[in-house]
Amino acid sequence: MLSTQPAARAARDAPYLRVKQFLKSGLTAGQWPAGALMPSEAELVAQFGVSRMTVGRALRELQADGLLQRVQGAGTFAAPLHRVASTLTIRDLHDEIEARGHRHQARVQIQRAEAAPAALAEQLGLAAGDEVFHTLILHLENGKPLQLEDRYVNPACSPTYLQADFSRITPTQLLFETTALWRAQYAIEAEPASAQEAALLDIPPGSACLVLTRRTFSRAATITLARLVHPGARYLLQGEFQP
Amino acid sequence: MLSTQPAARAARDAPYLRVKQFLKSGLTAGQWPAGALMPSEAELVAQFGVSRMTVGRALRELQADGLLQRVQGAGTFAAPLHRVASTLTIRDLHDEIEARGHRHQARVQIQRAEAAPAALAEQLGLAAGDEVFHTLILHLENGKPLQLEDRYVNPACSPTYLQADFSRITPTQLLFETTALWRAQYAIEAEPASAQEAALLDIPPGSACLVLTRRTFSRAATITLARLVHPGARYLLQGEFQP
DNA sequence: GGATACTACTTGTCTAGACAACTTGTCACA
DNA sequence: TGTGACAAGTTGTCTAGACAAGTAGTATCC
Repeated sequence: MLSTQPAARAARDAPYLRVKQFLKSGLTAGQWPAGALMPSEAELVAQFGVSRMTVGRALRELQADGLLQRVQGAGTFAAPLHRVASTLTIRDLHDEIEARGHRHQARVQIQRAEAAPAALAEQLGLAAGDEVFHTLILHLENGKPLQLEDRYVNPACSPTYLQADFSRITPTQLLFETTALWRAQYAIEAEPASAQEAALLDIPPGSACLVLTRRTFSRAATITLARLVHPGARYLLQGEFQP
Repeated sequence: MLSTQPAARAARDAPYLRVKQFLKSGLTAGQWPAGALMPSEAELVAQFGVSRMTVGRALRELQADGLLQRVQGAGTFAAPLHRVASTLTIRDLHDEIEARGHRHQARVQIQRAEAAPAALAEQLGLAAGDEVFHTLILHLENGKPLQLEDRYVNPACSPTYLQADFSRITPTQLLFETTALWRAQYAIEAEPASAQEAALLDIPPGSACLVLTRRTFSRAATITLARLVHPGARYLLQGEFQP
């Protein structure tokens, strides 16, 4: 119908972006409170003079972002906000330290195969007494202990794990590269430092530590079990959330 | 009653879902290692016998999920996996406790207006000595202290904050309902419990606590500043990540 | 050798129309 | 009063084709 002229236009953005922006700013401004009925696709088509596919894309993406809820046959609604969950990004420690422009060092304390006790074997999906790979690595930022990484790895998932030089590559990176896409579970808690942890991290025994426990799965098996202990006074998980 | 039989569903799924599933399972199986060139849209169109819009939607959604990287003019590539950041969901405490089927109680310790000291005033974007709203609320799960919520609120953003009954509604819920979409920053750390915190949470002074600090902004101003203290032994932030 | 033009291929986006599936309100009928 | 049929409106998805914009390799000219 109309020729899309490349001449100077107030909004040169793609039409679907303009629709998206219109809805987003209205939501931000409180024009549609949580649960309110949003304009229908047909109304937006008429208002913006674009096709339904274009409006649909804008709405679908806002739905994926958690800003809208859509019900077939009923309409599109402003999402109740607590549905927009805050998310915290957990990055690889090496990347994190480098990103701060600091020096990362890793001191390998343990790197060997062990016989798995019953509880550990069960978590890794092995039989008690089976061989597991165990590493205990102290990570330092500019010479100061920042994380104690206690990790058990399922040998079936990464047979060459013990041959790696963990002063040069982190186990996380190694496993990322040698294993396919996976699923992870993790938990964050505060715990007092044990005597061994305190000694390695150079903090008083019993002082508060931030402990991140992570279990990682491939499609079939548990790949690895990691316990990451950080001095509470030195470590901080931070994140930002923006709708 | 509609029949959603889980078996033999692939054939009936929407075409764009079948394309998506095909690519996703190939990535999971390691068929395309990180950085590998994926099939082009034209190849997928030929392979699945669908239109380019359909293939495009599948690819675009996988890109949004962080599984693919696309470069106009060059092609589609399998994303390096560490780009897929783990995310941790932080939910409203009340919802979390209810979801566990437990009883949530809130005991209001402080609920008043105060004159802001300089440091606090600066963080809230006020002048020193300006009035701020302050609440200190102890949250219990089945009668056990689970969280101590120390919160300062900018009166300009929620003038009626002090009139609320916080034994019935959490400040988070109230602010969600009365304020427009916002941005939040937060940090998680481990700290020893202060004497006051220990007394209220019924734990020994100095024991490890999980502390979540959250700052919330509207478009222009800082709305609220919250410090959430949890007994380390009783509280756990959990999450799951799946590509 | 080095710069330039061209070509083939790729992704990015849009249109106009179509049918399916679902929700909700209305109206007639028993 | 209750029930069922129906219609209008909504979202969910797809097609076939079109043009724009970017990348990369090749051929050509100086």
